[in-house]
Amino acid sequence: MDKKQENKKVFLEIVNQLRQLIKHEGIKPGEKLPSERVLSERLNVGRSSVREALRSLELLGLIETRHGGGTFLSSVSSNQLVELLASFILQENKAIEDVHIVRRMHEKEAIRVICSEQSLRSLPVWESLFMKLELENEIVRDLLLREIMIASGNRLALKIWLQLVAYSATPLKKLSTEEEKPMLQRLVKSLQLGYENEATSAYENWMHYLKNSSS
Amino acid sequence: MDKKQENKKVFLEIVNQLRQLIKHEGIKPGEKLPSERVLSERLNVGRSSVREALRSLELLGLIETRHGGGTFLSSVSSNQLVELLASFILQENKAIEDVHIVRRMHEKEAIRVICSEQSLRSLPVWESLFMKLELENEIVRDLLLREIMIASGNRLALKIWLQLVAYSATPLKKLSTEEEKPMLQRLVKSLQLGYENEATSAYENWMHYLKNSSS
DNA sequence: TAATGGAAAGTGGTCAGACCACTTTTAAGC
DNA sequence: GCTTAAAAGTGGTCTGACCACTTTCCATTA
Repeated sequence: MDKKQENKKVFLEIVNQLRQLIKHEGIKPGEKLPSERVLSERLNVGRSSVREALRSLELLGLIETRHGGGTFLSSVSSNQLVELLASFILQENKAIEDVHIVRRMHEKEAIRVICSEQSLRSLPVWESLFMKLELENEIVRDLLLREIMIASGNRLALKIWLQLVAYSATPLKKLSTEEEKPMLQRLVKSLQLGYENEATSAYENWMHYLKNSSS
Repeated sequence: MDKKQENKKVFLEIVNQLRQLIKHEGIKPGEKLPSERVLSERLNVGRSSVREALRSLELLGLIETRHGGGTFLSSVSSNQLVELLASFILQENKAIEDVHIVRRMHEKEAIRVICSEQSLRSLPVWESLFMKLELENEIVRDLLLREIMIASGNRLALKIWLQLVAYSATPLKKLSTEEEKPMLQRLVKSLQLGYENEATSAYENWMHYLKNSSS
Protein backbone atom coordinates (compact mmCIF):
# COMPACT_ATOMS: atom_id res chain seq x y z
CA MET A 1 0.00 0.00 0.00
CA ASP A 2 1.30 3.38 -0.93
CA LYS A 3 0.92 6.37 1.21
CA LYS A 4 -2.38 8.07 0.55
CA GLN A 5 -0.86 11.32 1.60
CA GLU A 6 1.10 11.57 -1.60
CA ASN A 7 -2.12 11.93 -3.57
CA LYS A 8 -1.35 15.55 -4.14
CA LYS A 9 -3.41 17.30 -6.72
CA VAL A 10 -1.17 17.82 -9.68
CA PHE A 11 -2.33 21.33 -10.34
CA LEU A 12 -1.37 22.15 -6.78
CA GLU A 13 2.05 20.80 -7.59
CA ILE A 14 2.23 23.27 -10.44
CA VAL A 15 1.22 26.06 -8.10
CA ASN A 16 4.04 24.95 -5.86
CA GLN A 17 6.53 24.93 -8.70
CA LEU A 18 5.40 28.38 -9.68
CA ARG A 19 6.10 29.50 -6.14
CA GLN A 20 9.59 28.08 -6.23
CA LEU A 21 10.19 29.61 -9.64
CA ILE A 22 9.18 33.02 -8.35
CA LYS A 23 11.46 32.64 -5.38
CA HIS A 24 14.39 31.21 -7.29
CA GLU A 25 14.08 33.65 -10.13
CA GLY A 26 13.86 36.51 -7.68
CA ILE A 27 10.76 37.94 -9.28
CA LYS A 28 9.67 40.99 -7.34
CA PRO A 29 6.14 42.28 -6.82
CA GLY A 30 4.90 44.09 -9.87
CA GLU A 31 7.33 42.34 -12.13
CA LYS A 32 6.46 40.14 -15.04
CA LEU A 33 6.28 36.40 -14.94
CA PRO A 34 7.37 34.22 -17.84
CA SER A 35 4.66 33.81 -20.43
CA GLU A 36 2.28 30.88 -20.23
CA ARG A 37 3.92 29.21 -23.18
CA VAL A 38 7.37 29.54 -21.68
CA LEU A 39 6.15 28.29 -18.33
CA SER A 40 4.53 25.24 -19.85
CA GLU A 41 7.82 24.44 -21.56
CA ARG A 42 9.99 25.02 -18.50
CA LEU A 43 7.73 23.02 -16.20
CA ASN A 44 7.12 20.32 -18.78
CA VAL A 45 3.36 20.61 -18.58
CA GLY A 46 0.68 21.67 -20.97
CA ARG A 47 -0.28 25.28 -21.26
CA SER A 48 -3.79 24.59 -20.05
CA SER A 49 -2.42 23.14 -16.83
CA VAL A 50 -0.33 26.24 -16.32
CA ARG A 51 -3.40 28.34 -16.87
CA GLU A 52 -5.43 26.41 -14.31
CA ALA A 53 -2.76 27.15 -11.74
CA LEU A 54 -2.51 30.78 -12.75
CA ARG A 55 -6.27 31.30 -12.57
CA SER A 56 -6.26 29.97 -9.03
CA LEU A 57 -3.55 32.39 -8.06
CA GLU A 58 -5.46 35.16 -9.74
CA LEU A 59 -8.61 34.46 -7.76
CA LEU A 60 -6.49 34.68 -4.63
CA GLY A 61 -5.17 38.00 -5.87
CA LEU A 62 -1.57 36.90 -5.95
CA ILE A 63 -1.07 37.70 -9.63
CA GLU A 64 -2.55 40.05 -12.16
CA THR A 65 -3.00 39.29 -15.82
CA ARG A 66 -3.25 41.79 -18.64
CA HIS A 67 -4.67 40.59 -21.89
CA GLY A 68 -1.92 40.79 -24.45
CA GLY A 69 0.46 42.21 -21.90
CA GLY A 70 1.51 39.39 -19.67
CA THR A 71 1.19 38.02 -16.17
CA PHE A 72 2.49 40.03 -13.24
CA LEU A 73 3.16 39.37 -9.63
CA SER A 74 0.87 41.49 -7.48
CA SER A 75 2.57 44.53 -6.12
CA VAL A 76 3.81 44.95 -2.59
CA SER A 77 5.66 42.66 -0.26
CA SER A 78 5.85 39.32 -1.96
CA ASN A 79 7.36 37.51 0.95
CA GLN A 80 4.07 37.50 2.76
CA LEU A 81 2.20 36.49 -0.32
CA VAL A 82 4.52 33.63 -1.05
CA GLU A 83 4.27 32.38 2.48
CA LEU A 84 0.54 32.69 2.30
CA LEU A 85 0.61 30.46 -0.73
CA ALA A 86 2.60 27.88 1.13
CA SER A 87 0.05 27.78 3.90
CA PHE A 88 -2.66 27.17 1.36
CA ILE A 89 -0.80 24.41 -0.36
CA LEU A 90 0.36 22.69 2.76
CA GLN A 91 -3.12 22.91 4.27
CA GLU A 92 -1.85 24.19 7.55
CA ASN A 93 -5.14 24.20 9.36
CA LYS A 94 -3.84 23.04 12.67
CA ALA A 95 -4.15 26.39 14.33
CA ILE A 96 -6.85 25.74 16.88
CA GLU A 97 -5.93 29.02 18.44
CA ASP A 98 -7.12 30.75 15.28
CA VAL A 99 -10.55 29.24 15.73
CA HIS A 100 -10.80 30.67 19.20
CA ILE A 101 -9.69 34.08 18.10
CA VAL A 102 -12.15 34.26 15.25
CA ARG A 103 -14.91 33.04 17.48
CA ARG A 104 -14.24 35.68 20.07
CA MET A 105 -14.07 38.29 17.40
CA HIS A 106 -17.53 37.38 16.25
CA GLU A 107 -18.86 37.45 19.76
CA LYS A 108 -17.35 40.79 20.55
CA GLU A 109 -18.64 42.28 17.37
CA ALA A 110 -22.11 40.96 18.07
CA ILE A 111 -22.00 42.65 21.46
CA ARG A 112 -21.04 45.90 19.81
CA VAL A 113 -23.85 45.65 17.32
CA ILE A 114 -26.42 44.99 20.00
CA CYS A 115 -25.19 47.87 22.13
CA SER A 116 -25.46 50.26 19.26
CA GLU A 117 -29.04 49.46 18.37
CA GLN A 118 -31.89 50.40 20.63
CA SER A 119 -34.20 47.75 19.20
CA LEU A 120 -31.72 45.00 19.94
CA ARG A 121 -30.89 46.24 23.40
CA SER A 122 -34.49 46.17 24.45
CA LEU A 123 -35.16 42.60 23.44
CA PRO A 124 -37.01 40.75 26.19
CA VAL A 125 -34.48 37.96 26.10
CA TRP A 126 -31.96 39.98 28.08
CA GLU A 127 -34.33 40.59 30.93
CA SER A 128 -35.19 36.95 30.88
CA LEU A 129 -31.54 35.97 31.03
CA PHE A 130 -30.87 38.41 33.81
CA MET A 131 -33.71 36.99 35.86
CA LYS A 132 -32.50 33.53 35.23
CA LEU A 133 -29.11 34.47 36.59
CA GLU A 134 -30.69 35.91 39.69
CA LEU A 135 -32.96 33.04 40.46
CA GLU A 136 -31.29 29.91 39.28
CA ASN A 137 -27.80 31.00 39.99
CA GLU A 138 -26.52 29.20 36.97
CA ILE A 139 -26.87 29.33 33.28
CA VAL A 140 -25.63 27.46 30.29
CA ARG A 141 -22.68 29.43 29.08
CA ASP A 142 -23.18 28.94 25.40
CA LEU A 143 -26.84 29.79 25.75
CA LEU A 144 -26.01 33.38 26.52
CA LEU A 145 -23.49 33.61 23.73
CA ARG A 146 -25.89 32.02 21.31
CA GLU A 147 -28.59 34.48 22.20
CA ILE A 148 -26.13 37.27 21.61
CA MET A 149 -25.16 35.93 18.23
CA ILE A 150 -28.75 35.42 17.21
CA ALA A 151 -29.78 38.85 18.39
CA SER A 152 -27.07 40.56 16.40
CA GLY A 153 -29.06 39.57 13.35
CA ASN A 154 -26.36 38.50 10.93
CA ARG A 155 -27.16 35.07 9.60
CA LEU A 156 -23.79 34.51 8.05
CA ALA A 157 -21.98 35.46 11.22
CA LEU A 158 -24.28 33.18 13.15
CA LYS A 159 -23.58 30.26 10.88
CA ILE A 160 -19.86 30.83 11.08
CA TRP A 161 -20.06 31.08 14.83
CA LEU A 162 -22.03 27.87 15.20
CA GLN A 163 -19.39 26.10 13.18
CA LEU A 164 -16.62 27.59 15.26
CA VAL A 165 -18.33 26.47 18.43
CA ALA A 166 -18.56 22.97 17.07
CA TYR A 167 -14.83 23.09 16.55
CA SER A 168 -14.02 24.43 19.93
CA ALA A 169 -12.91 21.90 22.47
CA THR A 170 -15.27 23.31 25.06
CA PRO A 171 -18.28 21.13 25.75
CA LEU A 172 -21.54 22.72 24.77
CA LYS A 173 -23.48 22.30 27.96
CA LYS A 174 -20.92 23.51 30.46
CA LEU A 175 -22.67 25.42 33.18
CA SER A 176 -21.42 28.64 34.55
CA THR A 177 -20.14 28.74 38.10
CA GLU A 178 -20.95 31.00 41.00
CA GLU A 179 -17.84 33.00 40.32
CA GLU A 180 -18.95 33.85 36.84
CA LYS A 181 -22.24 35.26 38.01
CA PRO A 182 -21.19 38.88 38.53
CA MET A 183 -19.39 38.97 35.20
CA LEU A 184 -22.38 37.65 33.37
CA GLN A 185 -24.74 40.02 35.12
CA ARG A 186 -22.52 42.91 34.29
CA LEU A 187 -22.38 41.83 30.68
CA VAL A 188 -26.12 41.46 30.29
CA LYS A 189 -26.88 44.68 32.16
CA SER A 190 -24.50 46.83 30.18
CA LEU A 191 -25.80 45.17 27.04
CA GLN A 192 -29.29 46.36 27.87
CA LEU A 193 -28.08 49.83 28.67
CA GLY A 194 -25.97 50.05 25.53
CA TYR A 195 -22.71 50.62 27.36
CA GLU A 196 -20.46 49.24 24.69
CA ASN A 197 -17.17 49.61 26.50
CA GLU A 198 -18.60 48.21 29.68
CA ALA A 199 -20.10 45.24 27.89
CA THR A 200 -16.93 44.54 25.97
CA SER A 201 -14.91 44.77 29.12
CA ALA A 202 -17.23 42.39 30.93
CA TYR A 203 -17.01 39.98 28.06
CA GLU A 204 -13.24 40.07 28.07
CA ASN A 205 -13.15 39.56 31.82
CA TRP A 206 -15.35 36.57 31.43
CA MET A 207 -13.21 35.09 28.68
CA HIS A 208 -10.11 35.70 30.73
CA TYR A 209 -11.65 33.88 33.63
CA LEU A 210 -12.68 30.94 31.48
CA LYS A 211 -9.23 30.69 30.01
CA ASN A 212 -7.52 30.59 33.37
CA SER A 213 -9.99 28.31 35.08
CA SER A 214 -9.76 25.69 32.39
CA SER A 215 -6.01 25.33 32.59
CA MET B 1 -15.18 53.75 -27.04
CA ASP B 2 -16.67 51.24 -24.72
CA LYS B 3 -16.39 51.42 -21.01
CA LYS B 4 -13.26 49.76 -19.74
CA GLN B 5 -15.18 48.69 -16.68
CA GLU B 6 -16.92 45.96 -18.62
CA ASN B 7 -13.64 44.06 -18.90
CA LYS B 8 -15.02 41.30 -16.78
CA LYS B 9 -12.80 38.31 -16.49
CA VAL B 10 -14.69 35.63 -18.29
CA PHE B 11 -13.57 32.89 -15.98
CA LEU B 12 -14.99 34.92 -13.11
CA GLU B 13 -18.21 35.12 -15.04
CA ILE B 14 -18.19 31.35 -15.23
CA VAL B 15 -17.70 31.17 -11.49
CA ASN B 16 -20.80 33.29 -11.12
CA GLN B 17 -22.78 31.17 -13.51
CA LEU B 18 -21.72 28.11 -11.57
CA ARG B 19 -23.06 29.77 -8.46
CA GLN B 20 -26.42 30.38 -10.07
CA LEU B 21 -26.54 26.89 -11.47
CA ILE B 22 -25.88 25.41 -8.05
CA LYS B 23 -28.60 27.49 -6.51
CA HIS B 24 -31.11 26.90 -9.27
CA GLU B 25 -30.38 23.21 -9.36
CA GLY B 26 -30.62 23.01 -5.59
CA ILE B 27 -27.32 21.24 -5.20
CA LYS B 28 -26.47 20.67 -1.55
CA PRO B 29 -23.05 20.34 0.07
CA GLY B 30 -21.61 16.95 -0.61
CA GLU B 31 -23.68 16.46 -3.71
CA LYS B 32 -22.38 16.06 -7.20
CA LEU B 33 -22.08 18.79 -9.76
CA PRO B 34 -22.71 18.22 -13.44
CA SER B 35 -19.68 16.87 -15.24
CA GLU B 36 -17.22 19.22 -16.86
CA ARG B 37 -18.41 18.24 -20.32
CA VAL B 38 -22.03 18.87 -19.43
CA LEU B 39 -21.17 22.19 -17.82
CA SER B 40 -19.25 23.38 -20.84
CA GLU B 41 -22.23 22.55 -23.00
CA ARG B 42 -24.80 24.14 -20.69
CA LEU B 43 -22.80 27.32 -20.21
CA ASN B 44 -21.75 27.49 -23.83
CA VAL B 45 -18.05 27.66 -23.03
CA GLY B 46 -15.13 25.38 -23.64
CA ARG B 47 -14.30 22.66 -21.20
CA SER B 48 -10.95 24.24 -20.44
CA SER B 49 -12.66 27.42 -19.31
CA VAL B 50 -14.92 25.44 -17.05
CA ARG B 51 -11.90 23.73 -15.61
CA GLU B 52 -10.15 27.03 -14.90
CA ALA B 53 -13.15 28.14 -12.91
CA LEU B 54 -13.40 24.83 -11.09
CA ARG B 55 -9.72 24.82 -10.16
CA SER B 56 -10.10 28.26 -8.64
CA LEU B 57 -13.01 27.08 -6.55
CA GLU B 58 -11.02 24.03 -5.57
CA LEU B 59 -8.08 26.04 -4.30
CA LEU B 60 -10.51 27.99 -2.18
CA GLY B 61 -11.87 24.70 -0.89
CA LEU B 62 -15.37 25.24 -2.19
CA ILE B 63 -15.48 22.06 -4.23
CA GLU B 64 -13.80 18.68 -4.26
CA THR B 65 -12.87 16.70 -7.31
CA ARG B 66 -12.39 12.97 -7.47
CA HIS B 67 -10.54 11.60 -10.41
CA GLY B 68 -12.97 9.52 -12.38
CA GLY B 69 -15.68 10.18 -9.85
CA GLY B 70 -16.90 13.68 -10.40
CA THR B 71 -16.96 17.13 -8.88
CA PHE B 72 -18.71 17.71 -5.57
CA LEU B 73 -19.72 20.61 -3.44
CA SER B 74 -17.45 20.50 -0.43
CA SER B 75 -18.87 18.76 2.58
CA VAL B 76 -17.14 16.94 5.36
CA SER B 77 -13.62 17.73 4.40
CA SER B 78 -10.55 19.08 6.08
CA ASN B 79 -12.20 22.31 6.96
CA GLN B 80 -15.92 22.27 7.57
CA LEU B 81 -15.97 25.98 7.95
CA VAL B 82 -14.94 26.33 4.38
CA GLU B 83 -17.79 24.10 3.41
CA LEU B 84 -20.17 26.21 5.41
CA LEU B 85 -19.08 29.37 3.68
CA ALA B 86 -19.28 27.62 0.38
CA SER B 87 -22.87 26.62 0.81
CA PHE B 88 -23.85 29.96 2.26
CA ILE B 89 -22.16 32.10 -0.29
CA LEU B 90 -22.94 29.93 -3.23
CA GLN B 91 -26.57 29.43 -2.42
CA GLU B 92 -27.94 32.45 -0.63
CA ASN B 93 -28.63 35.43 -2.77
CA LYS B 94 -30.09 38.11 -0.60
CA ALA B 95 -27.39 37.73 2.01
CA ILE B 96 -24.93 39.97 0.24
CA GLU B 97 -25.34 42.52 2.97
CA ASP B 98 -24.38 39.96 5.58
CA VAL B 99 -21.31 39.05 3.60
CA HIS B 100 -20.28 42.67 3.53
CA ILE B 101 -20.80 43.12 7.23
CA VAL B 102 -18.81 40.06 8.17
CA ARG B 103 -16.07 41.08 5.80
CA ARG B 104 -15.86 44.53 7.33
CA MET B 105 -15.82 42.99 10.76
CA HIS B 106 -12.84 40.85 9.91
CA GLU B 107 -11.02 43.80 8.46
CA LYS B 108 -11.65 45.95 11.50
CA GLU B 109 -10.52 43.22 13.83
CA ALA B 110 -7.37 42.69 11.80
CA ILE B 111 -6.61 46.38 12.16
CA ARG B 112 -7.06 46.12 15.90
CA VAL B 113 -4.76 43.14 16.11
CA ILE B 114 -2.05 44.85 14.11
CA CYS B 115 -2.29 48.00 16.20
CA SER B 116 -1.88 46.04 19.37
CA GLU B 117 1.26 44.20 18.35
CA GLN B 118 4.52 45.98 17.94
CA SER B 119 5.97 43.36 15.61
CA LEU B 120 3.05 43.67 13.23
CA ARG B 121 2.99 47.43 13.29
CA SER B 122 6.61 47.62 12.24
CA LEU B 123 6.31 45.44 9.19
CA PRO B 124 8.04 47.01 6.21
CA VAL B 125 4.96 46.56 4.10
CA TRP B 126 3.26 49.57 5.70
CA GLU B 127 6.06 51.92 4.87
CA SER B 128 6.05 50.54 1.37
CA LEU B 129 2.34 51.15 1.05
CA PHE B 130 2.64 54.63 2.44
CA MET B 131 5.35 55.50 -0.04
CA LYS B 132 3.29 54.13 -2.83
CA LEU B 133 0.40 56.34 -1.82
CA GLU B 134 2.70 59.34 -1.81
CA LEU B 135 4.34 58.72 -5.12
CA GLU B 136 1.85 57.01 -7.32
CA ASN B 137 -1.22 58.67 -5.95
CA GLU B 138 -3.22 55.55 -6.43
CA ILE B 139 -3.36 52.06 -5.11
CA VAL B 140 -5.40 48.97 -5.62
CA ARG B 141 -7.95 49.06 -2.85
CA ASP B 142 -8.09 45.41 -2.06
CA LEU B 143 -4.33 45.21 -2.02
CA LEU B 144 -4.17 47.25 1.14
CA LEU B 145 -6.92 45.26 2.78
CA ARG B 146 -5.31 42.01 1.78
CA GLU B 147 -2.03 43.04 3.30
CA ILE B 148 -3.84 43.92 6.48
CA MET B 149 -5.53 40.56 6.61
CA ILE B 150 -2.32 38.69 5.91
CA ALA B 151 -0.39 40.70 8.44
CA SER B 152 -2.90 40.04 11.18
CA GLY B 153 -1.63 36.50 11.08
CA ASN B 154 -4.83 34.54 11.49
CA ARG B 155 -4.98 32.04 8.69
CA LEU B 156 -8.54 31.04 9.39
CA ALA B 157 -9.72 34.62 9.31
CA LEU B 158 -7.75 35.13 6.15
CA LYS B 159 -9.32 32.15 4.50
CA ILE B 160 -12.77 33.32 5.44
CA TRP B 161 -12.00 36.80 4.23
CA LEU B 162 -10.63 35.66 0.89
CA GLN B 163 -13.81 33.80 0.18
CA LEU B 164 -15.94 36.73 1.14
CA VAL B 165 -13.93 38.94 -1.17
CA ALA B 166 -14.10 36.45 -3.99
CA TYR B 167 -17.85 36.70 -3.98
CA SER B 168 -18.27 40.35 -3.27
CA ALA B 169 -19.69 42.24 -6.16
CA THR B 170 -16.82 44.71 -6.06
CA PRO B 171 -14.27 44.25 -8.83
CA LEU B 172 -10.86 43.22 -7.63
CA LYS B 173 -8.86 45.76 -9.52
CA LYS B 174 -10.71 48.91 -8.57
CA LEU B 175 -8.24 51.69 -7.95
CA SER B 176 -8.56 54.21 -5.21
CA THR B 177 -9.29 57.79 -6.13
CA GLU B 178 -7.63 61.03 -5.19
CA GLU B 179 -10.29 61.63 -2.60
CA GLU B 180 -9.47 58.43 -0.80
CA LYS B 181 -5.83 59.29 -0.46
CA PRO B 182 -5.97 61.13 2.87
CA MET B 183 -8.12 58.43 4.39
CA LEU B 184 -5.76 55.71 3.31
CA GLN B 185 -2.72 57.60 4.49
CA ARG B 186 -4.35 58.18 7.82
CA LEU B 187 -5.20 54.52 8.10
CA VAL B 188 -1.73 53.30 7.28
CA LYS B 189 -0.02 55.87 9.44
CA SER B 190 -2.08 55.22 12.51
CA LEU B 191 -1.63 51.54 11.90
CA GLN B 192 2.12 51.97 12.09
CA LEU B 193 1.85 54.05 15.23
CA GLY B 194 -0.55 51.66 16.86
CA TYR B 195 -3.32 54.20 17.32
CA GLU B 196 -6.18 51.77 17.36
CA ASN B 197 -9.02 54.24 17.60
CA GLU B 198 -7.53 56.46 14.96
CA ALA B 199 -6.99 53.54 12.61
CA THR B 200 -10.46 52.18 13.15
CA SER B 201 -11.93 55.59 12.60
CA ALA B 202 -9.99 56.05 9.39
CA TYR B 203 -11.13 52.67 8.20
CA GLU B 204 -14.75 53.47 8.91
CA ASN B 205 -14.45 56.79 7.16
CA TRP B 206 -13.05 55.06 4.16
CA MET B 207 -15.80 52.45 4.08
CA HIS B 208 -18.39 55.15 4.47
CA TYR B 209 -16.92 56.99 1.52
CA LEU B 210 -16.89 53.87 -0.63
CA LYS B 211 -20.46 53.11 0.23
CA ASN B 212 -21.69 56.55 -0.71
CA SER B 213 -19.60 56.98 -3.82
CA SER B 214 -20.76 53.72 -5.30
CA SER B 215 -24.43 54.48 -5.07
C1' DT C 1 -31.12 -16.79 -6.71
C1' DA C 2 -27.17 -14.41 -5.17
C1' DA C 3 -22.48 -13.33 -5.77
C1' DT C 4 -18.72 -12.39 -8.73
C1' DG C 5 -16.13 -10.59 -12.22
C1' DG C 6 -15.25 -7.95 -16.17
C1' DA C 7 -16.59 -5.02 -19.93
C1' DA C 8 -18.55 -0.53 -21.03
C1' DA C 9 -19.72 4.02 -20.00
C1' DG C 10 -18.85 8.14 -17.45
C1' DT C 11 -15.62 11.49 -15.57
C1' DG C 12 -11.61 14.13 -14.33
C1' DG C 13 -6.45 14.99 -15.91
C1' DT C 14 -3.52 16.43 -19.39
C1' DC C 15 -1.81 17.73 -23.71
C1' DA C 16 -1.39 19.80 -28.46
C1' DG C 17 -2.91 22.80 -31.85
C1' DA C 18 -5.53 26.29 -33.62
C1' DC C 19 -7.66 30.91 -33.67
C1' DC C 20 -8.82 35.37 -31.70
C1' DA C 21 -8.10 39.90 -29.23
C1' DC C 22 -5.11 42.80 -27.28
C1' DT C 23 -0.46 44.76 -26.18
C1' DT C 24 4.24 45.55 -27.00
C1' DT C 25 7.97 45.83 -30.01
C1' DT C 26 10.06 46.55 -34.30
C1' DA C 27 10.91 48.62 -38.46
C1' DA C 28 9.49 51.07 -42.42
C1' DG C 29 8.35 55.49 -44.31
C1' DC C 30 8.19 60.21 -43.95
C1' DG D 1 13.97 62.13 -35.37
C1' DC D 2 9.16 61.31 -35.44
C1' DT D 3 5.03 59.04 -36.71
C1' DT D 4 2.77 55.08 -37.96
C1' DA D 5 1.85 50.62 -39.60
C1' DA D 6 3.32 45.88 -39.59
C1' DA D 7 5.08 42.06 -36.90
C1' DA D 8 5.89 39.60 -32.83
C1' DG D 9 4.49 38.45 -28.24
C1' DT D 10 0.92 37.23 -24.95
C1' DG D 11 -3.31 36.08 -22.71
C1' DG D 12 -8.27 34.07 -23.81
C1' DT D 13 -10.87 30.48 -25.63
C1' DC D 14 -12.26 26.39 -28.04
C1' DT D 15 -11.75 21.71 -29.96
C1' DG D 16 -10.34 17.13 -30.19
C1' DA D 17 -7.74 13.58 -28.57
C1' DC D 18 -5.88 10.35 -25.27
C1' DC D 19 -5.07 8.55 -20.54
C1' DA D 20 -6.30 7.09 -15.68
C1' DC D 21 -9.63 6.24 -12.62
C1' DT D 22 -14.44 5.33 -10.96
C1' DT D 23 -19.00 3.87 -11.42
C1' DT D 24 -22.49 1.23 -13.56
C1' DC D 25 -24.38 -2.63 -15.56
C1' DC D 26 -24.88 -7.21 -17.04
C1' DA D 27 -23.63 -11.84 -18.15
C1' DT D 28 -21.41 -15.68 -16.18
C1' DT D 29 -20.87 -18.62 -12.42
C1' DA D 30 -21.27 -20.92 -7.91
